[in-house]
Amino acid sequence: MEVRTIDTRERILDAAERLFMAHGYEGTSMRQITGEACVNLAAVNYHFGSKESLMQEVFRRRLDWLNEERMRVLDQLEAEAAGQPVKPSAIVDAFFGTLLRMAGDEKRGGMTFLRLLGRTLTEPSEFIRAFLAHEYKAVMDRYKEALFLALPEVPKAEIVWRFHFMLGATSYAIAGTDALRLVTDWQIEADDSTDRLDRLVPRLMSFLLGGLRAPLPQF
Amino acid sequence: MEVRTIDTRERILDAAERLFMAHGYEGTSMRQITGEACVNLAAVNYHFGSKESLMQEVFRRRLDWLNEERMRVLDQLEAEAAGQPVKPSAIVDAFFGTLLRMAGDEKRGGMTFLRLLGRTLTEPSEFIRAFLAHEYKAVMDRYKEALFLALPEVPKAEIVWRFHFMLGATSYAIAGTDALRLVTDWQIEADDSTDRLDRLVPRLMSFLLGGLRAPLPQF
DNA sequence: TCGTAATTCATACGTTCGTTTTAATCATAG
DNA sequence: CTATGATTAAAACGAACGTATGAATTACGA
Repeated sequence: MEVRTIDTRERILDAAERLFMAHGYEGTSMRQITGEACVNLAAVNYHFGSKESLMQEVFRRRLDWLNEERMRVLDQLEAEAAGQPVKPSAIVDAFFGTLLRMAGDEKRGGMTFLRLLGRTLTEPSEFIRAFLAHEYKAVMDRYKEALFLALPEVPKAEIVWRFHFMLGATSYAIAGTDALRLVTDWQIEADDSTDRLDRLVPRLMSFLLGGLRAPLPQF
Repeated sequence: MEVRTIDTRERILDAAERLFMAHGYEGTSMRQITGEACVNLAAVNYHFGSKESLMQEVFRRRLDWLNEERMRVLDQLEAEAAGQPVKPSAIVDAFFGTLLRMAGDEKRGGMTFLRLLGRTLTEPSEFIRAFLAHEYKAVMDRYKEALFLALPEVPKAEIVWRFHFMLGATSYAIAGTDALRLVTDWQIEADDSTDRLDRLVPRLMSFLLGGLRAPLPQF
């Protein structure tokens, strides 16, 4: 007489991922999570130790793959370039394209995780920012270095800023169909999120590359 | 024997603004706010009615001016153009430049409010998003319309998306010196935030315009 | 100076939070 | 089947939350 088919741990992670995405870390209670996952309240602390550890596990489950994939793609690009600098557009696609295409992969978290990630980069909680910064550091350094080589005539500080701007644009793009309601009233496209995603990727890529290659500001 | 020099209401609003910026809405308690403001716990409910109303007042105090200023600048641009469409770069500067220059104006909230605003656009709390959407609607519609006229050859849906991307990039740019630590380790510039802001504005403007005018994606 | 309204104060209320505890139930190797 | 370790269950913990209350204090026009 058990409804449980998949593992308790996994059900908790799925529920937490969805709820953190919808209501934020502080806005989601353990009782909501365990309620949605149809597990006992104590199960979270049994399996993960604490709410903070649960949050970290929610991210690690997805970020491990993303980080490896980003490294792998950049490795391949640099191998193909054979000593030549990699094209900026290829680097941008390797970083942001890989992220966006993750949204189409349901078993890697799909849109839900992507929106959670987008939201979390501006999350107020200190421990979350610290955790993400640590989790991301190696990949960030690799991509920064690649962009420095790809754009030797652009000052490094400028590249870092523009990388930051690109992160912000991307974060917004994925974080919010809701946030988009600030800008528009009409339903932008079909409701099917896969279709929306297919058109978002080239749109965002055009924008990011336009920004990255914009004329340098004169101070 | 009173230390109080400025109004209680104002002190509460200042403390709330700073704390909401630093820890988010849900991460900030009434006791933190009244503690930092050196007022009694009950003062918030006496003067504002509730925590939600306080949050709204924190925003209204700043947004009223920002909205009017944005309208005023666009009015002036359109008057000067005398029937001709306004240049996209002028529209972008009127919208985002006005916002960024607000950060240099300490009596309008300065950097603190700007960072709060940047964070809040991705805030999970439903009532905050709803409130901001309502507060912003009229201005957003005006600027969207202006961009449609300024870029007649670009599909409207594309403009809306790019407006959204620009919002994201700007939000990040102002929300986080902290978030920037994801991208870089070195102190970017001088610590003086006014100086940092002076160089941020042209940098961000270049990026935004580069993105806005990027070649259209082909589907 | 007095009286009234506005404000500040200390305190407490009822909830909800994350976590802990102890017992019951399950799976499974010997 | 039984013993043992892993998991789930029900209940309660103390702490912190937003809010409400009623008395004390302040401000200030009459």
